[in-house]
Amino acid sequence: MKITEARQQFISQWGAFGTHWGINRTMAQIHALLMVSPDALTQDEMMDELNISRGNVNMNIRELINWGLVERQVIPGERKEFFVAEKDIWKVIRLIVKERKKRELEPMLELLNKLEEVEGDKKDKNVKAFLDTVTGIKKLGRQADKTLDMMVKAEENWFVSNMLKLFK
Amino acid sequence: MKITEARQQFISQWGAFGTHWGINRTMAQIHALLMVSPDALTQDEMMDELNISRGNVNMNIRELINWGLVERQVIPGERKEFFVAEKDIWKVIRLIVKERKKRELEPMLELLNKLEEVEGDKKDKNVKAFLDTVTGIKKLGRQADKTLDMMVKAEENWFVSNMLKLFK
DNA sequence: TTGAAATTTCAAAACTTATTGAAAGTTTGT
DNA sequence: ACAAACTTTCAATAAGTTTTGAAATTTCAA
Repeated sequence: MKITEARQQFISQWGAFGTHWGINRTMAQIHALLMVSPDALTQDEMMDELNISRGNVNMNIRELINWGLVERQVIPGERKEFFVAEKDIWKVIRLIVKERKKRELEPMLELLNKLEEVEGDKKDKNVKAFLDTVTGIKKLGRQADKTLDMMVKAEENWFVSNMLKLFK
Repeated sequence: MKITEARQQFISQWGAFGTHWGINRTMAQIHALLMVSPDALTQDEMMDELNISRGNVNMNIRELINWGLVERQVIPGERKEFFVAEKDIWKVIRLIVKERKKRELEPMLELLNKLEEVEGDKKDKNVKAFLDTVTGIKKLGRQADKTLDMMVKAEENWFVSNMLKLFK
């Protein structure tokens, strides 16, 4: 397989992958393109390579910057802005985990705390089933929260090596 | 807060949560409803509680059964079918991980293997950047694959207790 | 300052995904 | 064998999401 075809396949598959994980296709494709590009790219280059509009590139680049996955780079003497992606895949994962934890896990845990204070007789089987479920999810959620915090703070090798020790 | 309101909030939030994880809102809501219901429910009861059509309930129930998250229950003397959800949250997570691993991680790893065999001079910086990225993701992906396999096979307490030991 | 180059915005259009509901199919009791 | 009860299917439609592209805004070298 030629490099150009391989790059295209990679970008396309990373895009599809993203859609399964709540990241929009274009955002994931831009990220993929930047990951396999040795040099920083401009918005125009991305428009060209991915066949998407200027507005689309701009909005998704901004979102990638919010997530910490892409950085703006100013090259002296150049009017245009250049962009580079974080290429260390472990850092990428940590950034994504951090962001999604904040957006999804934390609000869920807050709600579960409120819901645990539901009024009503614990002998009522509806109340009991409800509390059992909520409590179970809360326990798991808190565990996940702690675990992910550790992961986010950990250095790559520490995490990998612990995982290897535990699971080999 | 009254139990009915608490249930509603839980169902609605679990639905929203699902959409961030590639599971459709209704499927997640049906699952939530079944998790907090002490008894098995019929399709008609779900239509009522969630205000959705018969077809919608039916399709999503079928999908939940495919994932192993819900079971059909036949009650002697009853013409209708009843449904119950898996309520052990760790089993739920394991079933979801198993399914998504198969649907997403495994195809990705297959592609990466193919892409690693790209032709071209490794001195070419494009080829080099490409291979570095692909190899990095493959390593991470293989690690995740192993880890998730272990998790899927593990008994609840084994996994929880190991996690606790490692991360407390 | 000025104005050409570049970036950003956002309403409308295109596309994708989910839902409905009525018709077709299946099951079960008599 | 029939028909009532129940389940399944799927084409049409609705809802939701992403993308476009042109206009507005910003930037910066001269």
